[in-house]
Formats: sequence, structure tokens, C-alpha cells
Amino acid sequence: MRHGTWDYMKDSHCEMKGFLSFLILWMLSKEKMSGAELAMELQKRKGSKPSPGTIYPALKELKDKGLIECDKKKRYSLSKRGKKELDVSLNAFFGIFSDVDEMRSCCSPR
Amino acid sequence: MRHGTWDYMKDSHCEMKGFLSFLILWMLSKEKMSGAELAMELQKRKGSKPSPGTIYPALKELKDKGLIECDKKKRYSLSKRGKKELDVSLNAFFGIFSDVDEMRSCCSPR
DNA sequence: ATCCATGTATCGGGCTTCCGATATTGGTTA
DNA sequence: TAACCAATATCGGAAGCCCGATACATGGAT
Repeated sequence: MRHGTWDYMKDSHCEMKGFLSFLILWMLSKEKMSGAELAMELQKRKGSKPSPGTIYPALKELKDKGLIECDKKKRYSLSKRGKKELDVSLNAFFGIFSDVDEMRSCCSPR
Repeated sequence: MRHGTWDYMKDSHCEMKGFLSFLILWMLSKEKMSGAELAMELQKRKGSKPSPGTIYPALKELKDKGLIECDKKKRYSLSKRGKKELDVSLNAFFGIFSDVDEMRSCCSPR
């Protein structure tokens, strides 16, 4: 992992909420995962582990919308509609962050 | 611009809220802009123009925090603290979206 | 100077997003 | 079986984010 600690993010002005379900869809598109595994992976990315009250309602919502499905072992994966939805969201993402490469080149590594 | 229309985004599940001030900082780091210019640029990225009730409170908040400053012509630019803050936010962003390149390769163009 | 269009600003509220606290379930071990 | 622990689930509420409506300011044209 590139960052040893995430303390520098603590007082970041931009909290970047609103991407949880997007990230979940993206992560599940790469690998079938359980709620706990998703929480751990999110901790790696964001620096803080989402609480159970965050992750499970999010999963329930995605399931109710038919975007994900889970087997008996509570491991989630994308449904067909979920894959389509992810594709739409990815396009939206790269519309908003069209110059993401330039952003990275301005991003001084720590 | 890559996309002719943004209609396909309308029913996207992931609304990607929460990035307004981050985007404003980023755009202002590239070019000094007025509120109206920022709104137009955001329309290009997101497909919908933020309302005045969105953009101006956001600018006020950033100004109150000392991250941006504006001249007599109401054109905003990053302050020194703003540049630092942007750097922190960019690092946070690429922590969350560490695999952004892989994301793009999965993103089918329209 | 007056009018008008455009940009700027503020307020209140609605909706979303997330979290803490609190059950409940399921599997493992003794 | 009983006890235990981790994972899952649910609920209420707090905070964040954004918008519509409205009002004010500014500059240009008549």
C-alpha cells in the first residue's frame, strides 16, 4: 500500500461522501465479497472502516434494487443489472473527473 | 467533449454527490474563475448546471475557510492554504480510487 | 437616469448519506 | 447442548449536501 498512515486525511476539507454504493459495486465487480470483507477493503481505501450501520443498509439497498445478489454464504456479487448500472456510473464518474490524469500529476506523493 | 448528451446519466444509481467543493478547488487551481464560469464548467462535467443556491454557498464556505480568495471582479483563485488543502484532498481521492486506471479500462465508451 | 439582463447572495428545507447503539443470526468450541 | 464470538441486520437520528425561491448588486443599452 502506498500510504503508511492516513492521519493526514483527518482534517481534509472534502469528505467525499456519496460514493459508498458506487465503490461497493466496483469492488464487487472485481471479486465476490462478504460485508465484512467489503468493510476491510473500504478501510484500506478511505482510512476508516465504515460502521456496520453503514455497510449493511447499503448492501440491502443495492440488493433491493436488484443490483447485487448474495449466495447462502452471504457473499455478494453483481447482478446483470448491477453490471449495467456500474457501467453507467463509471461513465458518469469519468465525465465528472475527465481530467483525472492531470489531477494525479498534480498530486504530490507522501 | 466526449459525450454529446448526458441523458444516460439521469437514472444512474450513484449520484456522486459530495464532490462539489473538491471540484471547485481543483478547477480554481487550473484557472481563476467567477461563480458563473464555475457553474458552466460543472455543467460540462456533470451534465446539469448547479443552481445559484448551490454554487454560491459553496464558494462562501471555501472563502470563510480561507481556501479561496476573490478579487474585485469576483474572480476566485486558490489561496496558499487552498493549495495545501487541494493537495490533501487529491491524495485522499487517489487513496479511495487507487485503481482508477482499471476503472477506466472497464468503462465502455458511448 | 431608467430599465433590463445577468451575475451574485442568502435563507429554509428536503433528501441523502452515514453512524452509534442495539438486536439477531450462525458457526465454532468446549 | 451450552457458551461464545464474529458477522449480519435494523432502527433512529445527526450531519452533510444540494436545491428552489427570493432578493440584491452590477453593468450596459436605450
